[in-house]
Amino acid sequence: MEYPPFMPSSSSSIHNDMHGFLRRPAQYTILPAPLPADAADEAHQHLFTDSPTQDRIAVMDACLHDLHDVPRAKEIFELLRESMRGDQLLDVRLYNHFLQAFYEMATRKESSNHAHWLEEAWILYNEMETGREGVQPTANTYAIMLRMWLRFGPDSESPVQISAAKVHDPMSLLRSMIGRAVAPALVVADRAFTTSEEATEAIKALSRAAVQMSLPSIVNELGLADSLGRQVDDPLEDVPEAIPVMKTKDLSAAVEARRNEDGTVSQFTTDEPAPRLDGDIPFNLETLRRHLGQVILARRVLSEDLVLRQRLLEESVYNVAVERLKHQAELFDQLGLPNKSLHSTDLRTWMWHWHVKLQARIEAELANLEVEERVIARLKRKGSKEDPQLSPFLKLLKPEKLSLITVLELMHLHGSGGVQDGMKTARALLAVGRAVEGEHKAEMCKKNNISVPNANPARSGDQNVFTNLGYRDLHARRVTARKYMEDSEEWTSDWSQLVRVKIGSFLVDCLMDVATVQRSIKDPRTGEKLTEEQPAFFHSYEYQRGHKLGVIKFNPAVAERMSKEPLAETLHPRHLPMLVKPKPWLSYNNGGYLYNRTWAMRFKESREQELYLRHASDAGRLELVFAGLDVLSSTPWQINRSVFDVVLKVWNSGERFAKIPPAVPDEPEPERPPNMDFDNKAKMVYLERQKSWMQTKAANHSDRCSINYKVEIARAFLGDTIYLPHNVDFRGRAYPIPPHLSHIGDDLSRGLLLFGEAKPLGARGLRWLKIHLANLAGYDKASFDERVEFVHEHLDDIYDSAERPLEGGRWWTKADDPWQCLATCIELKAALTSPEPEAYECALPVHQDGTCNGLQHYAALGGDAVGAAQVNLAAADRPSDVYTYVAKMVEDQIQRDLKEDHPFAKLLAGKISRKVVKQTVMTTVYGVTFVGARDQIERQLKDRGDVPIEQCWLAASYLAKKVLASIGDLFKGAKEIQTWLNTCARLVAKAIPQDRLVQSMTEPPPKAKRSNQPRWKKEQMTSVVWTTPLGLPIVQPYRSIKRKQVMTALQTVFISDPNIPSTVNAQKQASAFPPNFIHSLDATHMMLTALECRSQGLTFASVHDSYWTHAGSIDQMNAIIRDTFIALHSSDVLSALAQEFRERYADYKVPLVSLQGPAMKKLNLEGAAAPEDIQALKEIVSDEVEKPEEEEASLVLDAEDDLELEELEEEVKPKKRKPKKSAKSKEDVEQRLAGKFVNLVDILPALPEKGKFDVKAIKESQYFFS
Amino acid sequence: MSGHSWDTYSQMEETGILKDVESQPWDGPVPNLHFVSHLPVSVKGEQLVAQLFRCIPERSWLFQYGRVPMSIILTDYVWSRLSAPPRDSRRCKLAVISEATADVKPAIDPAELAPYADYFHPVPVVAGVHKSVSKRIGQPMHAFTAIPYEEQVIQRGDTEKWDFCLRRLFVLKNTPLKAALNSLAPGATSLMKDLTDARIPMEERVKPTKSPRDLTLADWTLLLRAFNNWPFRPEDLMITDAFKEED
DNA sequence: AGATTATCTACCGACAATATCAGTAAATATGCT
DNA sequence: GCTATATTTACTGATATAAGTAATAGATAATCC
Repeated sequence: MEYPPFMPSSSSSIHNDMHGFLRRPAQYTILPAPLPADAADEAHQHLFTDSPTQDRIAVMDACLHDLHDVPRAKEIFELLRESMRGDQLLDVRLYNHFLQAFYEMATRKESSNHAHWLEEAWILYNEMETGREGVQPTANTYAIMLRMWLRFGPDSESPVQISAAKVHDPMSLLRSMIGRAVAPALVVADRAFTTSEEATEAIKALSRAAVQMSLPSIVNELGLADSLGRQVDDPLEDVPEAIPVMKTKDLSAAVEARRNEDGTVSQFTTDEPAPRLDGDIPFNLETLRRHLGQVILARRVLSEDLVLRQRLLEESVYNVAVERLKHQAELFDQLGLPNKSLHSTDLRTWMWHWHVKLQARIEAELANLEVEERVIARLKRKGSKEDPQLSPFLKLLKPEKLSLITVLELMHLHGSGGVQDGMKTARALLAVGRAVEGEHKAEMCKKNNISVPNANPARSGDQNVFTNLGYRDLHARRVTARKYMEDSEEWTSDWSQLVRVKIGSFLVDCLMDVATVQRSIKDPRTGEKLTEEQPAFFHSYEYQRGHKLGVIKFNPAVAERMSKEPLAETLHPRHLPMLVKPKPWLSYNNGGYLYNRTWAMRFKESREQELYLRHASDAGRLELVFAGLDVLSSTPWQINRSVFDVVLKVWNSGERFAKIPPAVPDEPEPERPPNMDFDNKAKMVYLERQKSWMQTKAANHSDRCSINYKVEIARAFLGDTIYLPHNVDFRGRAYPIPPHLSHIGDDLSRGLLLFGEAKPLGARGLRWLKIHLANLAGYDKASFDERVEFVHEHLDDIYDSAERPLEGGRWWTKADDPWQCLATCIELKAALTSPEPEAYECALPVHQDGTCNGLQHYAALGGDAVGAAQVNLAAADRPSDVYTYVAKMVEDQIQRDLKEDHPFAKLLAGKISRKVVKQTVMTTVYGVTFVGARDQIERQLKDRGDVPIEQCWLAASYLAKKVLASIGDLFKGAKEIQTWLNTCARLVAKAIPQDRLVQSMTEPPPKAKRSNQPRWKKEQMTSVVWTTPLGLPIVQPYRSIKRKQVMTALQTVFISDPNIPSTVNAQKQASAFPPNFIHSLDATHMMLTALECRSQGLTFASVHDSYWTHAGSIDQMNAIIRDTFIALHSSDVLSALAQEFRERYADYKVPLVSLQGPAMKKLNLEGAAAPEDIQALKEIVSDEVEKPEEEEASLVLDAEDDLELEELEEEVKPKKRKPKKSAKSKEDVEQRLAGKFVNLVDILPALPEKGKFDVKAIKESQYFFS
Repeated sequence: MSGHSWDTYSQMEETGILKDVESQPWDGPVPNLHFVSHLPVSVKGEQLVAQLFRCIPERSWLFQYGRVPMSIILTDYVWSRLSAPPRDSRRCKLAVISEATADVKPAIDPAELAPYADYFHPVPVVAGVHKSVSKRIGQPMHAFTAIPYEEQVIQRGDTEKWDFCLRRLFVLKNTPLKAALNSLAPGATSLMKDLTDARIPMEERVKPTKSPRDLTLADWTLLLRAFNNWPFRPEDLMITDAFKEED
C-alpha cells in the first residue's frame, strides 16, 4: 500500500529500524510484589523503605544542612548504616555530604576537635574505599579529601595529627581515582573547591603526585585542565544550537573524553602536547567547569545570561512577592494615611503585615521548639519510637521564607475543596509542608552553579536512536551527563507525609495566631459603624454527608477582598513555562526545570511505580521515553500577541464572553420566598437554588482566578521564546508540567500559544490552515474539500473576525473553540492578504486528531475490519462518524420497537441525535458501565428539553441498553479485547507469588489477632504491571490505601502513609486495565511520532491523540503518524503482552476460591466456545492435581483459617490421588475448586482471534488522523 | 404518599382531610389533631424526627394548627439520642432541640413493647447482630409523646442560628467552650464574656471550661442570646456545608 | 451451599473526616525483702 | 536491689456525626449462616 502523492514517505531505513526496535527481544523490569503489611521483613526494606526510616533519613539530612547538628546526623547515619535500613536511599552524595560536613566542622570549630572530625572523615572515606556499603568514591569524594589533605595534611600550614584512621596523600588518592576511572580533571574542577586558588593548589598537588608516579598522561590532563581554566569564554556562546557541539575546534579535537560502557569518564587523552600555559589570562575555576561540562555533556552548555534569567525566574518568586507586598505596604505608609479603614482594605498590605508578624513569631516559636525537642531527646531512650523532630526541618529555610511561603500558600488555596471562603485543613497543611520541602530542595539545586546541558540528546543528525548502536550511544551519553550532574548536585531526601503535615501545622498555627485584620461592619441594630481587630483566619469544621471536615476559613473581610482582586503573587516558578530549553531528562528524577527537582513520571500514591521507574531508568530501558519527552520539552513556543490583546480587553471588561465568566454574577441571587418560614417545601427549593447559585459563583470565581493566571503568565512572557517541560503520567502519556498556561489546557490557553518559529505555508499548508479553521469552527465532519469550501464561503466572517474581533460580527465566538478559531482567522487572513500567501510564514500549530483514538487502537489490535472502517482506519471518500452511525443504529432499533408499540420508542423516535450517544461512545473505551451510560444519556435528554423531565430517567435506561448493545455489535473486536484485558487483570490482581504462598502457610499467623479476613485475601499484593513497546514499565497503582488520623496543632488530619503496603483493589485493577493499556499504547504511538518528527526536523507538540505541527509540515507529519502506527501495530502488541504476563507472573498462583464468582464463570461462558472453556478450566484443575512436580499448586488452603503446613500436606496427599478417576464428576470438580491454587499463566484466557484487517491500509486513509 | 415528603401534608390539606381541624393559638389548648408515627428503622427515621422538632419554633408543618402533640415509636437508639441529658455521652443536637421545643415524655413503658417479635414487623432475620440497618431491626423500641411548649426558648426565625451553633459546637462536644467557640466565627471567643458577665446571676453563668456536651438548655439559651446580639456574627447560616463539586 | 447484602457506578490529569472514648499495651511508680 | 504489682501514659480501633441516604437505583462481587 502506498501513500498518496502529497504525503512524502520517509526513508525506509528508518522504518526498518523502528520496526526492528519494536520487535527487539523484550526486556522487562521484574520486581517482587510488595509484601503484606504484617509480613514486612528486613529483606523487604531493600526495596520498600518504611516511613520511620524515611523520617530518620530526612532528619539526618536536615541536621547536616548548614552544620545544624552534625553529631546527631552522624548518630542517625551510623544507625541506618548498621541496620541496613533504607540503604537504597543512602546515596553516595550523602556520604560525600558527610565528608564535607566533617571537613567543615574541622575548620569551623575553634575547640580541639579538629582531629576528631578529620578522623571521622578519613574513617568514612576508608569505608567508602572498601565498597562494602555499595557506594564508591566519586570525583566529589576525592576533591573533598584532597582539599582536606591540603588544608590539614602534614605538608600544610596547620598540620593535624590523625592517629585513628589511615590518611591518604595525593598519590594514594590519585591511585584510587585511576582505579575507579575518575578523571583527575573532574576532581580538580569539583564543586568542593570554592576558589580558583584552591583548585590551582589541587592541580599542583595531583600533578606532583602524577609526576612521582610517572603518569605522563595524567600530568598532561591536569595541564590541560589548567589551560582550559585560562580560556576566554567563547564568543559564539549565544549562537543557537544550529552549530552543534563544541566551540574551539582544536580543543575538541585535542580533548576527548573516553567513555566507558557505563558512561563513566575514564580519561582525557590528548594527541598533542599539553597546550602552553597562557600566563596572560589568570586561571578561573568557573571557566574550567564550563569547559569540562561541555566536554562531558558532549554538547553546548547554556549561555550564562540565559541561564541566569531562568535561574532568576525560578528562584525569585518569593523575593519578587515579598518585594511587591512590601512596596504596597510602604506606599500606604508614605501616603501617611493613619486612616485604618483605607489601610485595612488592601490585601497586599495585610499580607505584608502578617508576613512581618509571622516571621517574628516563627523565630520565637522555633527557639522554644528547639529547647523543647532537646529536652525530649535527652529524656527519650534510644530506640524508642519517636516522632521526628521538627526543628531541624524548620531550620532549613530562613524564617522570612517560611513565613512568606505560609502566607502565600494559604492565599493560593482559597476556594479549593468546595469550601466557601476557605480550604480544607488537611490540604492546607500538606501544601505548606510540601512547599517548604520544595523550596529547600530548590535551594539545594541552585546551590552549585553547574553547567546545564542544552541540546537534546536525540538531535537530528545524530545516529538513529532506533538502531542498537544509536540506542546504546544515547544511553551512554545520558549516563555520563547524569553522573556529572548528580555529582555536582546536593542530595536531598524526601519527606514523609507526616513530616509535611507537622511542618505545615506548625507554620499555619503560627500564622493563624498572629494574622489579624481590622474588620468594620455596620451594626445591624443601631446602624452604627463598628470596627474590631479580628483574626484573619479561623479554624472550623463543616459537614459533608455527615462527615466532619476540618477547614481553615478566611475572615469575611479578607474573603470579600479576595473575591474582588485575584492575586498573581501566588504563582510558583514550577508553574511557569521556561525561558531556556528544559534540562534533558537524565534520569527518572533529573530533568525539566533547571533549579527545581522534577520527576519524569507523576506517581499516584504508589511506591511501586517509583521503584519500577527507577529500576528501568537505571537499567537504561527508558532512553526513548526520555528522548521523546526531550523532544516535546524542547518545542519552542511564543505568546500570540494578537489574541492576547483581545483576551486582555475582554478580561478587563469583566464581562461574560467566549467562555470567560463574568466578574460579578450576571444572575441575581435567588430571593427568599416569603412563605419559606412556614412552608418547608418552599424552604427546600430556596435552599437548593441558593446552593447552586453559590456554586456557580464559586466556580466562576475559580475560573476567573485561573484565567487571571493565564493572562498574567502570557503577559510576563510576551515576546519571549518559551518552553514547556514535559513529564508522563503513570501510563506514559506526556503532559507539560506548567499547569496554568500550556497547549494541553483549555481553548483560551491554546489560543494564546503559537509555535516559537514560523514556517512557510506552501500550497498544501495553506489548504491545511483552512481545514484547521473549519475544524475549529465545528465543521469537521465533512470531506477536506468541503471544509476548504466552507472556509471560502465564510471568508468575510473570517476577515471580519480577524480585523475587528470585538467590534465586528464576532463570528469566531460562535465556534466550538473560539479563541483558537480567532487565532486561526488572524493567521489565515494574514496569509491570504500577503503578497504571496504560500510563502507566508506561519507559527500557528495545526492539529491532526485521531478519530476515537482508543477505538482505532482496538481495531488495529483486533484486526477488526468493521470497527476499523468506523474509525477511519480504512480509506474512504469522506470521514466516517461513529457517533452518527451509532445514533442511526439505535434509531433503527427504535423504529422496530415502534411497531410493537413500545412506549419509550414512541417517546424517543426521531430524537436520537449524534449528541445523545456521543459521550457514551467516547467513554466505552474507558469501560463505562450501564449506570454511567444511563446518566450521561439522561443528561443529554434533559438538555434537549423535548422529553418530559420525569420520564428522562427511564427513557435513558431504555436507550442506554440499546446504545451499549449497538457499540458492542459495531466494535466486536474491541469488546473482545476489552474483556480479555479485564480478565487478565482480574486474575493478576488475585494472584499470589509462589514463595509467599509457601511462606505464609508455613509461618504461624502473626500474633493471633482476630482477623476476619482470610489469609489469601491479605496476600493479594500483585498489581498489573506491563511494559510498553517503548520500554516503559507501567504499574497500576490501585490499592486499598489505609489512612490514619495524625495529631497536629490544629486538629487531627486523615492521611495515608504511602510506605505501608496494602492489598490491591482487584476490581479497580481489572476495570482500569483496558483503558490504561490502550493509553499506554497511544502514548507509545505519540512518542514514536515525536521522535520521528524530530529526526525529520519537524516541530511537534501533542495533546495525547491530537498531534500538532506547522501547517506546511502536516503532510509530512501525516506520513509519520501512519508509519509509526503501522510500526507499532505490526509488532503484535497483544501477543507480546500475553507473553510478558507469562514471564512476569510465571510463578504466581491464583486461589480458586477467588474464581468462583459469577463474573468469572460468565466470562468463560460468554466466549465463543463457552462450554469448552469451562471444560478447559476443569481439565486444568485436574491437570494441576495430577502433576507431581506442581506441588504447591495443589496445596489446600482453607479459606477461613491459616492451616499449619503439616496439616496441609496430610490433607493434600489423599486428595491428590483420588480425583484421577472421578475427575469427570461435577461435584468433585466443584469441591476441588474450593480452596486450591492454580498457576496464573495456565488459566490466562486465549487471545481473541485477530481479524482480517491489515493495518497498512491506513496509508490510504486520509481521515485516519485529520 | 410518604410521611417524609412535605408535599404529602399540603396534599392532605388540599384534599380536605384536615378540614375539621381547628387551629388553636400557640398559647391556647392543644388542637384536635394528634400526629402519630412509627419511625422507619433507618437513617430516614432519624432525619424525620429531627426535622419535625425543628418545625416547632417556626410553627411550620402541622404546627400551623397550634401545639399539635406528636406520638412517635422509635428505636432505642434514636430515643437515647433524643432524650440524652447534659453530660450524657450521647447528648447531641437533636437532644437539645427536643428539650428546647417540647415536653417529651415516654408514652408506653418500654417493657410493654418487648419482646420485639411480638409487636413489630419486620422481624429480624436472625437474632444475631448483622450490620448497620439490619442490626437495628429487632432492637428494643420506645414510644414517646411530645407536646410543644407554649413558651419557646427558640424564637421564631432563630432556628437557623440554633442549628448553626449547635452543629458547629457539637463537633467539639468535649472541648472547653472557650476553645470551641473559636470555630463559630472569627473573634467568637469574645462571646465568652457575655456568658460570664458579672451582671448575670452567679448560678446562671457559664464557665469557660464547660464543654458543649455539658451545657444545659439554659446555658444554650444564654449562648444563643449572646450570639444573636453579637454584631459580628456570621451571615450565611444556611449554606455552611462544603459542597463536593461534580464535573 | 445459596441467598443476602454491601459496593460500585468512565481513564488520566489536580488528592485525602475527625473528635472522642474505650480498651489495651507499654512505661513508670510503688512496694517488698 | 529487684522484681511484682499498681498506676499512669501512649496507642489503637470503634463509633458518632448530619440529615431530604450529594442530583439518582441496578448490577455484581463479597459475605453470612
